[in-house]
Order: sequence, then structure tokens, then C-alpha cells
Amino acid sequence: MTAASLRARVRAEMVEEIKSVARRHLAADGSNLSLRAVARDMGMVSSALYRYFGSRDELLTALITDAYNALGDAVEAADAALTDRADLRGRWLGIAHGVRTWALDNRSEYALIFGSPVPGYVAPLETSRAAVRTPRALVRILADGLAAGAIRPLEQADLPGPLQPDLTRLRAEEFPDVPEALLARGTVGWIHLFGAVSFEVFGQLNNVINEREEYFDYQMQLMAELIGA
Amino acid sequence: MTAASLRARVRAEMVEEIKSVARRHLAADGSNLSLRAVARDMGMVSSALYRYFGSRDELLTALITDAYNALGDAVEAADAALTDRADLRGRWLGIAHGVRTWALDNRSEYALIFGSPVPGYVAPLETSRAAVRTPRALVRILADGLAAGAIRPLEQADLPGPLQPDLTRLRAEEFPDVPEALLARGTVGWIHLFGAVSFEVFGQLNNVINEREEYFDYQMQLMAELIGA
DNA sequence: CCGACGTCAAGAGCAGTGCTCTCGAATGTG
DNA sequence: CACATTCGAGAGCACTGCTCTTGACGTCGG
Repeated sequence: MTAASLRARVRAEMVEEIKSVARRHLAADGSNLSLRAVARDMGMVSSALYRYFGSRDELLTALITDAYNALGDAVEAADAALTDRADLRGRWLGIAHGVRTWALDNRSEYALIFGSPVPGYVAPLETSRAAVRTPRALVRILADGLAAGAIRPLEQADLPGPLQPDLTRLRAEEFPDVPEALLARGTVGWIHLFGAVSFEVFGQLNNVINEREEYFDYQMQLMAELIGA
Repeated sequence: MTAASLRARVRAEMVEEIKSVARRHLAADGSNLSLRAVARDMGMVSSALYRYFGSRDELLTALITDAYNALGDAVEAADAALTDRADLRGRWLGIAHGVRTWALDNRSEYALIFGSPVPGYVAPLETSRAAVRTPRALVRILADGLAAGAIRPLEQADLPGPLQPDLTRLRAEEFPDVPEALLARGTVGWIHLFGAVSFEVFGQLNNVINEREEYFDYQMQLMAELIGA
């Protein structure tokens, strides 16, 4: 262990601690994260933070990437937990509930990545690489179902003509194993999954539905049928 | 026209102008709205604004209520535009596209009401009264379809038992004309509608789908089938 | 071993924020 | 006309993100 790498390790620990404290503040104060408050909590002065993050946005980017990866971890773990790989509906429900549970346990981080975008902020490319992990897990179910013959590929006619180019590109770039029409259906499930979670996390279900988990499961069951699992 | 009411009218105009300027700033800077900047734009000093709004939150509340009502107006207008009242699917699609169009034309206001909630802020009751207008328009389609026999009330067995109380209460409080099981399906369409719009408005569809309107229509058609129109 | 270098935290300072309070001027009311 | 209410301006408080400079500390090469 050279001295240089020791320095680097201390620095990495510092970065982790800053992010950790920032996450705590995020939970309390939402996305208006105060660098000074974070620094105060760490017994430092605000300017010292700029040794580790060039700006507030840079810190936010790190938190966003972490959040996407944490969600990706949760999703992949939920999928892997199902030992019966042929139980497509079970895997879908497992992932869906995994997303919901993670979102409820990490509301502020969920809001960070799926809420209203921060005005001036533009997400750098690195975030989208982490973001694709969840859709990828969902499409894997479709691909497995197709391979096992448990899901019939839909008629190509089910896909409106104007959507063909988008889906063709999407298939070519990310999901070669799934035909376009089925892929389109899959994205509907994907959107509904996050739509339902966002509604719950953002409080739109207040005074409407109280049995949240049951209601969520009900919706995901409907989506499973829609997709054809 | 007494003098008092003249003063009141000038005051009301002032309030409208403040909100109008604030909306412009909202579009540019997102939800971190600066009172000082608004005041500057109006050639006033920031403290003068407090004659009209007790706090920044109060101004935000006014903007939120306005936004809900503007959306409600757009939705009701879209529904009323369809002369064939028996064309349930057409009415559903009309409302859905109406929501999407309004959201795209008023992205910042949409984000204000359907994006991540502002941390400390709690929506006062008056906002929910304006918020219910859109769901109400959707349920009216269901009720009309039921009355005309175009929609079959679903089997009660389709509704998971634990959800029964929520739906019963919802029906009793707001939507007496629609049986619980169908109401539950309707809420799924409602959620997907806003889930799809939010995904598009919040940029989650970037680099995924380009034919946005076609894709949105495709989803809403699927939802119409799911609900049974 | 020891001086040079790189890294770090601290402090001052700038321009901006929400918000409060006071003061003088304008304005409609009795 | 005199009174009271309403309004805008200004100063000021505590806070924010961010920059720049200063001084101290640890690491490495000669």
C-alpha cells in the first residue's frame, strides 16, 4: 500500500461520508440541498467540500447515479430471489414490488431520479448507463418467456406503423431478443410500474387509496395480463 | 362602483400580474421561484410582494390551484368537444390527449402539481378540490357507458378483497354511479394516463421514444381496452 | 534528513435568497 | 377636510452557492 493510494483511500472515504450526510439532508429537506448544512454536519466549513465536489450539481449527479445503481441493485436482487425462473409473472411481480419497496424506503432518492427535473441541471451520460439496468431486468423476463414459449410474440399489426422506427432502433440498440410489438407492450408495463410508484410516493394517492400494497399488486397483475405473461 | 371595490379590483389585477410573472419565472427556473426576481421584473421591491402574498408558499399554493383548474378546464373542454357522447373510447382518448397537450404546453405548471412534492410544503385543502375535476371527468365516461349498457360492470370477484373498503368509500364519497370493481379499473387508467404524461414531460422518454404522440395514443388505446370501453 | 510540492481546511468576501420591520407617501372614507 | 387604511421603498437579518487567498500538514525526491 503506497502512500499515494492511502491518500486516495482517505479521500474516497471522505467522498462517501459527504454523500451519506447529503442523503440524510435530502430526506429531510428535499432536493434543495444545502452544501453549507452538509459541511456543518461534518464539522467542516463549506468551502472545504469543494475539494471533493466541484459544485452542488456535481454532488447531485453523484447522488443520482448512486440512486439509479441502488435501484438497479434492488431490482436485480428481487429478480434473482425467484428460484423458479420459468415463473414469469412471479418474476415481474417480484421486480415491481422491489421497485416499490425501494422507492418507499428511499423516497427522496426516488424523487431525485423520477420527480420533476431540476431546472438548470442536465443529467450527464453516466447516469443513463445506470438508469437502464431496471428496464433491462424487465426485458429479460420477456426474452426468457419468449425462449421458453411461454409468451407469444404479438402480431406485428398490433404495433402502430409510426412507432416501428423507434422500436426497431430500441431493439437494435438494447434489446435484440424481443420483437418490436412485444417490446412496445413491455414499455407500457414499465411506464405503469413507475407511474404507480410515483403516484404513491408523491402523495397523489392520499385520501384515495389506503391499502397501497394490495392496490399496487392489483395493478401489476393487470399489467402482467396486458403484456401476456 | 364604490371606491372600495375599485381598490379591490386594482388589487386583484395586481395579484393576477404577480402570478403571471411568477409563471414565467417558473417556466425558466423551475420550482425554485425567486420572489425578488419576480418583484424586480415588476419594477417593485421584494418586500412589496408581501402585501399580496403572505409568503412564497402562499404564492406557490395560488399557482398550484390555478394549475389544477387550468388542467380541469382543458379536460372538460376536451370532453365537451366530442359531440358523440356515446363514443366512450373517443371521449377517453380526447381527455387523455387533452391532458397531454396541456402538460406539454405548461410543463412547469404540470411539474408543480405532479412532480416531486416540495419538501416543507403541504398542499392545503383547496387544492384537492380543484384536483378532483380531472378524475371526475374520467369517471363520468364510465358512468355514461354503464347507463348506456356499453360497459359491463365487472365481476365483483375481479376486485381483491382488501381493496373493497377503499373502493366502497371512494364510491360513496365521490363516484356513486360506478360499481367498485369498475372504479378500480378506472383508477388504473387514470394512473397510467398521468404516468405516461409524467414520463414524457420529465424526460424519461428521451433517447427511447421519439414518436411521442403516436406512442401516447397507443398506450391510451390499450388502456381503453383494459377498462372495457 | 530536509526542503519542495501537493493537498487540505479555514476564513473572508460577493451576490443572491426569504422574510420582517419601519417609515413616508398616496388614496379612498367619514 | 381630517382620519385611517393601504401601499411601496428601504434597511436589515440570517441564510445560500461559490471563489479566492492564506496557512498548515503530510508525502516524496534529492
